[in-house]
Amino acid sequence: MNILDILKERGFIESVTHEEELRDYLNNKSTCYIGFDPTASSLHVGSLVCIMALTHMQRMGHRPIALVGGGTGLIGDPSGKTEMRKVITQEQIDENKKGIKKQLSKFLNFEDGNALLLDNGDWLTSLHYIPFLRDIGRHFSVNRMIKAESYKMRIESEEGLSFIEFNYMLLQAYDFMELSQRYNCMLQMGGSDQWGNIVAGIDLVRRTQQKSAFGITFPLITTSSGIKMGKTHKGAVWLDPERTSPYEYYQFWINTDDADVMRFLLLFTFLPIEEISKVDKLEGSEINTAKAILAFEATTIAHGREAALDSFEATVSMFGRPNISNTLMPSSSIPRKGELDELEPNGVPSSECNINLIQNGELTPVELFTMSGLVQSKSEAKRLISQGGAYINGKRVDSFEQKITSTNINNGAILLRSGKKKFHKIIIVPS
RNA sequence: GGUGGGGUUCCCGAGUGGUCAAAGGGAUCAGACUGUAAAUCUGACGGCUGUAGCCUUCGGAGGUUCAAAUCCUCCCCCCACCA
Repeated sequence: MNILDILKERGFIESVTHEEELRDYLNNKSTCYIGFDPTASSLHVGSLVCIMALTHMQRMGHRPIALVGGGTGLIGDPSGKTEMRKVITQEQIDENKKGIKKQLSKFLNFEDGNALLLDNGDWLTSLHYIPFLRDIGRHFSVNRMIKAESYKMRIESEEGLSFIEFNYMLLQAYDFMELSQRYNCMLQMGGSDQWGNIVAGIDLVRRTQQKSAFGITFPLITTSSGIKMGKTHKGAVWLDPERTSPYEYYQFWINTDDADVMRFLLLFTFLPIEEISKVDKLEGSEINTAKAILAFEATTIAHGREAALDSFEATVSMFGRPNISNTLMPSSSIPRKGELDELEPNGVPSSECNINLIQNGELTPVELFTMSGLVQSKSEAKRLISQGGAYINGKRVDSFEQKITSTNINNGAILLRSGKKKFHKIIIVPS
């Protein structure tokens, strides 16, 4: 089966250039690349479509290249953005590159050259201006560039477009040219905002080398409510377990809108399409079992099976066990009926508290909730309590005054809950 | 370089001397209804607190005034037009 069909069926494709030629190219073992911005030390769920696409490529025997933009990161891509990006330093980029490499290794196997991780800083930072203008710049028409959709927003905006950003397209096109020469990489993929940059690269490769190059763009994934994928109240959902714990990551997926479940299963798991299509038949609350599978699979892919099981157990202990039928997506290894009955809920967010504070009976619920980090300030804690959203061991807190005492300790811990779905365990430690 | 318009609480955006912790909307949080869903309705939404108050915030630094986001001076940044 051609990888192009797989990506199509799973909903990865927004648009493709030269489809028939590209299909031929992909009939043989081939090379493709996607660029990643080193603007943060971690990738987030917003980049997951790109990562999954590269992973699919590798699973089908192709060679994916993840290109970290160590050079272009110094410029900042204006495509589709309403504001100019803050300039970041070389040190920050180096730091961020490390984190990105680490995370991509979870998804791609970089051994034996089966996938490559490159940095365009290797060739961009040593470019010389005059030769670059003469050899590369000559191929670009400003008339055409200013009409590009990706620049449009900025050209029409009040802030405008700086010259440095206007150059971004040339640099990304140059990357493609370099990769086509060095690695015979003739396919660039990316988010739909990358269309302009990708097409520019294709043109440059064709002009300078008289070779065919191709492009694929992915749709911008939004939730049914129209929000860009991967954003929550707390900001981005990161792939770095230090920033977004596996439990939070699992929770993010389990909170998927009903309307998005099938689409996300196709995009963000490797479960077979035929199995996923059965989700359509689920009704009402049954769909929550599909969400559990989505969360379990996505967490396994990003953080490994151990972490996924921990998150599963923690979730079951807080929210109850989903009744997942054996026939629903049998390829998933999520624990089903009769499996994993003994729970060890290690994944619940927790912190420690010295027993002295409790025994002296000095802590109020307000202080306890503030300590836990469930609320940002004492005012917020009070607000939460007076609105009836604070719970200790499952019981609603209805007074500011009541002190926390050792009677509140259950199995060496106090379980706090804010609202319906945010839990935090305070583990009592001896002095 | 000149002229004009701007920089307001997470975001958009009103406010042009006291009634301003600052309209309205969005986002967010909580409650009700539910299925850890969506939609809807209700409430909250700078911080501290003895809940009577106190403190910090309207690009930055000074000043006028009993009183400033609002007036004055200088500075920084953005935009438009002109050169």
